[in-house]
Parts: sequence; C-alpha cells; structure tokens
Amino acid sequence: MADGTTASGRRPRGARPGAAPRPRDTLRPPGLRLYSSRPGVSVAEVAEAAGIGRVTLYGHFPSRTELAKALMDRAFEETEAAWRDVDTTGPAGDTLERVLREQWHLMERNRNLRDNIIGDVSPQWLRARHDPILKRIEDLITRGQDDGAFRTDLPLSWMLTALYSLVHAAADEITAGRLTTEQAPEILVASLRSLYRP
Amino acid sequence: MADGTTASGRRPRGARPGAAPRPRDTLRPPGLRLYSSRPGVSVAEVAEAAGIGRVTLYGHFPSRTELAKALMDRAFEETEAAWRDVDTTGPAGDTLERVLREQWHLMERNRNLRDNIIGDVSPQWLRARHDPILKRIEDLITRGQDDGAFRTDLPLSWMLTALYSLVHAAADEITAGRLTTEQAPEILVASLRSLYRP
DNA sequence: TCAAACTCATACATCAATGTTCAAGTTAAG
DNA sequence: CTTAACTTGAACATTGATGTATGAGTTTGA
Repeated sequence: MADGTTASGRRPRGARPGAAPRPRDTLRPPGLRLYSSRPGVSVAEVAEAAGIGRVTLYGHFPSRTELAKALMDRAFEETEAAWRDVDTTGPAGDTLERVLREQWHLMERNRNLRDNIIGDVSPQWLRARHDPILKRIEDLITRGQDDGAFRTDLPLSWMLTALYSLVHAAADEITAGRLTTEQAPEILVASLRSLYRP
Repeated sequence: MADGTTASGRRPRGARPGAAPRPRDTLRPPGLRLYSSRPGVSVAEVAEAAGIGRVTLYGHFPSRTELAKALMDRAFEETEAAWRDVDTTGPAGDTLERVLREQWHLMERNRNLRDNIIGDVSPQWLRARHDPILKRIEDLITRGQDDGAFRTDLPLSWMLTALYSLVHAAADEITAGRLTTEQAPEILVASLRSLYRP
C-alpha cells in the first residue's frame, strides 16, 4: 500500500501513475474499425490505424487472436449498450424498424468483424460470443411472428440471416458509391418490410 | 507439317503427343470449386484439391493472379452457357424464378469467386469480367420493372445486390446445416418474390 | 528530482506462401 | 524403341506477417 501498488495486481487502483497519452481503451475503436473493414488485415495495419506502434499493441494484446477476441467483446458490449436504449414496447414491426435505423451501422460492423476473425478464433468461441448478438433480433422476429406481424412460412434462421445479409449488402453499396448513408437505412427498412410481411 | 507440329505453336493440332493423364481443362473445375469456397486459399491447397502437383499448376498458370483470372474467365463462360439454355420468353417474374432455380448455385460460385480474388487482380479487371455476369440479371429486372411486375421504388443496383446477397446467404445457410439443398431455391424464390413485388 | 508505467523504433527469429529450378519419372505418338 | 510432351517431389530464394527482445525516451505521481 505504501508503495502505491495494490496487493492484488501490478496496477495502482486509481489513475495510472504515468504514461504516454494512449491508454488501452482509446486505442480500441480505431483498431476495431479497421479490423472490421477489410479481410486479412495485418496487426501492423491495425496498429497504424489506431495510431500506435505495433509493439505497443502487442503489449496490450499478446497475440492477434487475443486482439480479435477483445474486439469481439467490445462489439458485444456495444450491442448490449445499444439495446438498452431501444424502446421495445410497441409492435414488433415498429421496433424492428427503429432498431434497423439506429443500429444498422453497428450490425454491419458486427458482421464484418465476425467475417474477418474467422480463422483467428475457434468456431466455438465465435459462436459463443456472436450468437447472443444475433439473439436480440431473433427474439424480436419471433415476437413479430407470434403477433401475426411477420410471416411464418420462412425459417426463423433464414429471416435472421437475410436481415444481416441485406445490412451487409447495404454497407457494401455505400462503399461502392451506389448508395448514400442517408438512403441506406430507408432502403433497408423498405426491403425488410416487404420481406417480413406475411 | 511433316514432323507433326504446327507452324504457329509448340502444340500439335490434334490430341497432344503424350502426357500424364491430366491436361489443362480437366484441372480447372476442382480448383475453381476450392477457390470459390474459402477465402485465403493457398495455391498449394488449390493444386491438392485439383489432384495435381503444385509445380504442375504453376506450369499452367504462371502466377496466383493468372490462376484467379483463368477461373474468373471460366465462371464467365459457364454463365454465358447457362443463359443460352434459359427460356426468357415469358413474363419477367417467371423467367427470374426459373433462372434462380437453375442458376442459383452458379451465381453463388460467381460471387464467392469474386469475393476471394479481390486482392489478386486489379479492381478494373474484376469489374470488366464480373459486370457482364451481373448484367443478365440486371436486364431481366429492368424488363420486369417496365412490365410492372417488379417494384420501381428501389434502386436497380440495390435490387441486384440484394438478390446476390440472398443467394450468398442461402449458400452459407446450407454450409451451416440450417437449410437443405432442396429448401434453398424455394426459399430464395419466395424471398425475392416478396422483395421484388411492387 | 526520482522512479514507475508506459511508448516506440529497431532488430531478430520463425513461419507460411509464392514462384523457380532441377532431376527424375510417366505416357504415348511415330 | 526412341523421343517429345508432360508430370512430379524436393529443394531453394524471397517476401510478408507474427511474435519477442532490447534499449532509449516520455509522462506523471509522489
């Protein structure tokens, strides 16, 4: 205690004693953005995008795999946080449209991240972390089906996959310059309304 | 002429003079299948899937890039051939459903191949070869819109992208074991009918 | 001022993939 | 049988990415 170090760990309790201006948490978002943007990104590229040295990055995450896991955990937390802000009281159709408009960008990042860390983590680990993210939407679709708002002639898994697939496609269209950021959510909502209607 | 060799090239006109049992053309399909199945495939894996040695493969295609190009050309030819068999005389909606049922597997391979050779060939080359493949469907959608069979409130590019995106998704669902090969085209047709209806 | 915590460029070992070379084989036309 | 065309495994050089080690510098709490 007297030496400023806690008994449990190496790091003091409060603010860290001293450091260059980049702690662990301000580092993550830019790395995530790059990791989620292109397949086959190297750790060097992620570090550069995050504005830090490659060695420093390895100081935080002992391996590429651990980096990928941390980014996926982050995505999971972001999704949880986003859902806490969603009003889910109304009809399922309305809720879905709200979620799409508010979260389609986050959903896109989740999906890209998942696509890009396949091969970096075990399939089991990936399922365990990614499935809960999908589950929120899945539950919403089920509720809509029970209410008669959504069709029931297609498998639930397909309706979920189709949704993510179209979100992904919309993001690609923006990248390709064939859709604007404003158009994308409207087109997504219109498409899924047609696709989900009984 | 008397020596059995043509004047123009090194290869005689008819059957090749003698060789191990694997000429260039029986080699391509298995390679294509693998190349289209997984991102980041190595040339060694492609060769193994094709049942030939890696060195032999390099004998046919001087580089990974040239291999990718040859496979894309092959896909293009396959698509052209498939379209020659399609009856396009009826209503656009019926034609689209026929095309989906008959070609969805080919469309899936085209898309996967495209995804996997990004980075191996220049974007310009890729566009030049891939766009004509898309054009057939695009023309069909346009015809349906002119006939009033398909909706016109969504961009043409989006309707095309959504179609390929769902085809891709269906293939993934089969891989994941959540759809059967028999279900897939039916679900695709049902989904696109809803999505394209005015 | 002192020292702990942190950053970072350089350098290094390792590994996997690409593409080449070579020295053997195998096949079938003549 | 002879020989040209082809195949192949093994070996090699090169390149790029991963992960580690080191040593020097920076920040900030005490």
